[in-house]
Order: sequence, then C-alpha cells, then structure tokens
Amino acid sequence: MQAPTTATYLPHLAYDSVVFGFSGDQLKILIMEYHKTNWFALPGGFVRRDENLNDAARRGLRERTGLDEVYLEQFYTFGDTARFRPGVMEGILAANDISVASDHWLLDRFVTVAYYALIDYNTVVPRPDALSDSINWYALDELPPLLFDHEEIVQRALVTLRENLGKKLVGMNLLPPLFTMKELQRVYEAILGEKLHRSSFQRKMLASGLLERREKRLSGKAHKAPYQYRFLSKANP
Amino acid sequence: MQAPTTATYLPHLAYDSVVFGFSGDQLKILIMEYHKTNWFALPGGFVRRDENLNDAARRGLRERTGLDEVYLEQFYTFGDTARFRPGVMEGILAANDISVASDHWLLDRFVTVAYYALIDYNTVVPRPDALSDSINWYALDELPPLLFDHEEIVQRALVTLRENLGKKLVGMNLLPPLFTMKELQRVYEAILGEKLHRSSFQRKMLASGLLERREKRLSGKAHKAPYQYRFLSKANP
DNA sequence: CCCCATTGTCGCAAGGTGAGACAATAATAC
DNA sequence: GTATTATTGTCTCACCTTGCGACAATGGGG
Repeated sequence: MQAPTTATYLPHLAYDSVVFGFSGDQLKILIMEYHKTNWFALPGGFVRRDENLNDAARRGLRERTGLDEVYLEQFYTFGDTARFRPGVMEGILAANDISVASDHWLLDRFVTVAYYALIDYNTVVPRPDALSDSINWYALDELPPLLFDHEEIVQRALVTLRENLGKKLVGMNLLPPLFTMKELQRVYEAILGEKLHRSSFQRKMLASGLLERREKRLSGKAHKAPYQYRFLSKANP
Repeated sequence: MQAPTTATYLPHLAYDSVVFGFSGDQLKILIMEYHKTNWFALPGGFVRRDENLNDAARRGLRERTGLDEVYLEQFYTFGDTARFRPGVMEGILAANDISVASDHWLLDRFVTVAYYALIDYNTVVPRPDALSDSINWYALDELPPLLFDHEEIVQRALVTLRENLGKKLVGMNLLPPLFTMKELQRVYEAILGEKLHRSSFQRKMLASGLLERREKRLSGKAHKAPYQYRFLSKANP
C-alpha cells in the first residue's frame, strides 16, 4: 500500500472526531481499531491542501458513517508536543505493509483539531477505512484504552457537549425524527450523567418552543400512550 | 533580514490572539501594524517544532505585552482555504527586505488557532516585534480594516467572551487588583454591550463568593465613597 | 452647614425550577 | 366486560433568582 503524501495533505495537521450516538439508554461513541495491532483510536484523518478544515472533518464523518447532514462542531485543538509518539504510527503503518523513511511526515509531530458529532444511532452503518479492521460503538464507560491523548479528547468533548446542552438544546440530534418525551429525557440524563425530574423536564422542553407535538402513538405498552414529538430546525451550529 | 525556516517552526500552522483590555469604559484590543505597509492584523505567530501549541500563544503574548500570568484561552481554529492570500504575506516580507522563493512555506496556506486574552490594560507596555511598526489599543468599534479573516476572529472572540462571562465570571481579569463595584459593572456592560441594573448586578457579584471586600476608599469624588474589592483566585481556565 | 450625586441595602413582583400529587389512559389480567 | 397497573400529561406549592424601584447613608462641594 502507498503512504499518503504531503502533495495531497497538509503535514502536521489532523482532525479527530468524537461521534456520539444514543442506544439502550447509554451514550456511545465510535471507536476504530487499527488493522492487526489491537490498537484503538478515534476516527480521524488528514486535511487536503485544497480543502477547508471543517470540510475535512465532515468528509471523514461521511466516509465512516455514510451520513452528511449531521450536527458537527469543532471544540478544541490539541497541540502538545507530548502527543508525538513516532513508534505508534510506525506500528500502524508496518501492520499494513507500508514502509516509510524514518523522517517521513507521518512519523512527525501532529496537531489535531477535535470535533464532536451528534447522530441518530440507528441510521449509521459504520464502515472501516483502509487502515482499520473495524469501527464500532462503545459505551463511554466501557471504552478500550485509546491511543495518544484520545481519552482526554473524549473527556473534553463530553464537557463541551454538556455545556452546549443547556445553551443550544442540542440533545435532539441524537434521536430519530419522531420520539417521546421519555426518550428525550433519557438522552439528557445520559449526557449529564444524572437523573432529571420528569415534570420539570417536560415543562422546560415544551417551553423551549422547539418541539412539535404529533398524534398519540399506540405502541404495545401497557399504559397511557405518550405523545410523539418532532424537532423544528434540526440545524447545525 | 532572514526569513524563519521550517527547521524551527511547523509549517501551515499559526496562532492569533485577541487581547482584550478595558479603558475609558470601552473594551479594546491590541492590533499591530506591519512595517511600511499600513496593514493591520491581530498579533500572532508560529509554533516552534519543540513547543506546545498553547505555550506558543503564551510566548507570543509575553513578547508583545511583557505579561505572563494572564487569562488566555483557545477558542477556535480557522482553517478555510480562502484564508490563503499569498500576495499579502509577500508584501509584508518585501517591506522588510526579506526575499523568499515563490514556493516558500510562508506564502502557502495557513491554519490558525485563535486565542483570546484578558489583561489589565494599565500594566501593559505594548512592544512591536521585528515585522511591525506599532502595536496599539483600538476600541472594538473603531478597528482599522484587518488582514485575512481577522475581523471574523475578533467577532467570534467577542461571542466566546460573552458566553464565558456568565459561566466563569471572567470579567475581573480585565481590572487592576483593586476596583469598585461600579468599575466592574462597566466592564460587564462593555462586554455585553448593554446596560445592567445596579442593584441586581451588585447582588449577583456578591453572591458569587469570588469577591473580597476591602476598606473604604476616599478618592476625591463628591459622594459616598464606595468599597473596593479584590478577586479571590485570579486563576486561568 | 446644607446640598447632591453616588453607594449599599432592602422589599416587592414576576418568572423559573424542584418536587410531589392527581386524574387520564392503554394494554393486560381476570 | 371489568378491574388492575404502569405510565403519562398537567397542576400546584414552595423556593430561588432576577428586574426594578425605594430608601437611608455618606463624603465632598458650594
């Protein structure tokens, strides 16, 4: 296999994405496993020379998930020299039969711009890329050890998500188009890591003016059927 | 003069700082003027190969202001290809009698990590660097036209500052060690761009628990002398 | 010595939030 | 067909915060 060249990509610069999904009352993220190394990391990539930084992150997300119109937001750029671990990248390349010179740009220091995305878990079919065996969902408290500083990146993504949850009411981007109030509350509880009070939550959400109430559903549960809601303006940041 | 080389710096990567100060009831920022070009821009610089990204921004701030222990926070990374304007950097270099090849890294695309700083206006003695004639304070509504996308960077810095103002009560970093409640209110009003109610503001600030009240001052004003306050924990983000 | 602008504080009304209570209801059990 | 049960939509109450105005205190100017 051929190593990417600096004719196509900007050297020293990368992006990494923390892709959040919601399933089984838990917040999960996409983690990829590098070929034959048993090493796990956030999905990321490089920036083409003729490509906007934000477009690069969006392209990477599309390649990995098939999704395009998603909530995607840049939140921090990690640039410590301690991120630099030449042995790791060397191992990844070696496992894929890519040989590079010892002064190759891939083995040099990288600054990475981190993004987080919110997507509807059910619509994603994760697709491994050329270097990875798999890309799978992991609950936040069951992550495998991650390469580089990716665990710190995940933590900071979660902090940012919590802050934006109150500010922009972004929680809905993790749900399918139609959902119940209880499902929405579960999303909020998963993100914040704490139980919320049912009636206060319902009151607040309705007051936000961002929900449109639909007809009742009659799904086979043995109790009063809840309303279903839809979001007005599933827009981007 | 000698152009910086990629042996020392990472190519394609820069930082820019929006340095806020408060004077005359106005929010101001530091703008530098490039030598002999009449071009204005945010103070910024490059990242050394052996230097943490955040340390680079801090170093630049120290070189320009002489200050070290300041509130400095990264807020966004600008990476559009449209930022790239080879003619501008060429002009700056030419004005300083630096000649470079047409494929020199300084003339290529740059991604810039933007920071904002909050400093005590009175303690700063702005110092121009090798490429700049001057570095001066400008009120936000009296900025000269800025190079590249620096006006957008300023706007976004202001938005971030406003958001953090409520979240972290950072306003105090713009004041000298001792200040009155009225001065603090003026800072908040300048940042938010709106009048605040005196008694509510005072109550909120006192309730935050971050202020220590000192003895009265008797400065020669013809009215009741106000208390002075000091901040507990002028810490960094 | 009186005046006046400013300051510190208090009180009230309006609005938001936590917490519990109550009736409504859809499927299941009988 | 009727009772049961879990869940849902809504209401109420207490509490806290916030906007807004009022009031007394006070330090220098005239």
